[in-house]
Amino acid sequence: MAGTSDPQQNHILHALPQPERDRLFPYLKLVALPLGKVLYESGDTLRHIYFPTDSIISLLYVLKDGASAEIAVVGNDGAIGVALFMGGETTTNRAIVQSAGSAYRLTGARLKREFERHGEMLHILLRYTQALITQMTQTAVCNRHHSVDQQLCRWLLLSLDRLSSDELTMTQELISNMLGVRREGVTEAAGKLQKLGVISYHRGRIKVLDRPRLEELSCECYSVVKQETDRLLPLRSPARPSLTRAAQAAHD
Amino acid sequence: MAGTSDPQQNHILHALPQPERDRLFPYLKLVALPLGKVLYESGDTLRHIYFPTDSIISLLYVLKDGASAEIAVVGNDGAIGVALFMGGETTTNRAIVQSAGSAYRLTGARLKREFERHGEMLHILLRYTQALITQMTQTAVCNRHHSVDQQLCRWLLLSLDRLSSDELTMTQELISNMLGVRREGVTEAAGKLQKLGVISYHRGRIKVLDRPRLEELSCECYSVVKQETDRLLPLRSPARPSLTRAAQAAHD
DNA sequence: GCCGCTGTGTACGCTGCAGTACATCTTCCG
DNA sequence: CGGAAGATGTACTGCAGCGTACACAGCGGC
Repeated sequence: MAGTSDPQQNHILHALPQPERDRLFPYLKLVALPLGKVLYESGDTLRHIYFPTDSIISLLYVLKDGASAEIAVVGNDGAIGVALFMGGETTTNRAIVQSAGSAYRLTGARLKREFERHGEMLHILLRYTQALITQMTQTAVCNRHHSVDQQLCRWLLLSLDRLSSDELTMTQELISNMLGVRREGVTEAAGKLQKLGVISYHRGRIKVLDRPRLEELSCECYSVVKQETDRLLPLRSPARPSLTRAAQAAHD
Repeated sequence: MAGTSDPQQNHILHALPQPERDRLFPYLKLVALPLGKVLYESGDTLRHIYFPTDSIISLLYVLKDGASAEIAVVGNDGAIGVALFMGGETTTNRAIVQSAGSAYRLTGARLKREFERHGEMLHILLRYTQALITQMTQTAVCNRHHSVDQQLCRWLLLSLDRLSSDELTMTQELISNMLGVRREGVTEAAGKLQKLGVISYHRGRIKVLDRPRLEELSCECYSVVKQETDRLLPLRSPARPSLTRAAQAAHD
């Protein structure tokens, strides 16, 4: 389940220049993240920053009465534990493994030491944090204005982008926790998608059959976040020399 | 309307140590912010960072169909334009003046120069950004799970905390834009509060009569954000030696 | 004093989702 | 092979909030 183990599968680690890599990579530790594992709880003092490779982590906010809502999804595009370098040490949310896999982690102390060098790591992490903020704000608006149907589509796309496969393992019960709706609501929404031939699922295995259609049925929130993330963190190597790259050059 | 003009009314500027103040204060420019002024639009390249003194700014997300929702409120406790130092230069939201007043501003270039010195300014702004993130995530959850009644209470408290008075100028129409609900919904919720004797209002002037009661009627979201903000950015000088001060001592 | 604008009150039907309660169907395990 | 646990389907009630429509009340201008 721990999958292959190249730190560079993670976009942030991948974007680091050589000196940073030489400094940091020896301290990276590969950890397996089983489904449902809680990386930290609301209020916990963070010990590590995690860089997922093939796992997906949900940032979940849990209210006092037990109701919950996902505020962001993080995969190999990002990092878990930004509060470490923001200076807060703790956050008000829970990080829980939504799709099993692995991640590289770094101790908080090591990260802060690197951060204080004010190298590329700092800039990349800050840009990533802005992308994360974008995702959070979009979630806020989406929660206010869009239907469960649309949100399910958005959620499936977010997960899909962070997996190499077109199939994900996730019960409707868990999805309902993420979206902060009833399980029955997810059943209905998923049933509609199944009828439309967009997805097929069976006892916790969801297969996406028609991704373009899924994007049509989703609210604008998905594409807004994706575009902004691509702008803030353009992939270096096998990437097309797109507009975002030109924009990046203009800034440096 | 521009009010008094001491940069230190703003908590972030106030928290700066002497060297930073000496460097930056000469470049601060006081600007008057009339009600409804848009500091920046979604996608605009940010030119300045604003430090409100007695004004209140809303970060508003506007969907393609015109629907909107507030994602954060900023007053003298914070700054507008964090994307400048996060590295993105633009954001996907709108900053609009919710309560007239004034703010000090700094050019983006000047801010970035200061930021690159890696002094106290960097750390304070990062901590503030985390507080902002907390507010945004709480908004996301609140939008999902709480009633308009509760949200109105939360919103009034957020505004109240950023004003010196117990009276605010704000039509129900505008409040409805912020909360992302119908104007009629606000009328009803406000009517209930009026009947309970918690507030009184008349044509855009809202006076809070019973603040403790307002806090009771609000959802937990208000106090969670307040506590976290106090933790991340404890006030230094004329503050009462409260719990937050003790918490500060524990961290330093 | 009349008019128009802005802000507020109220009412009515509709819809989406919460809450609740069961009824399958599959998989696992003894 | 039978039973329990887990996952999904369905059905019904109730309500919060939406969309819409309209009435009315303060307030300023001419």
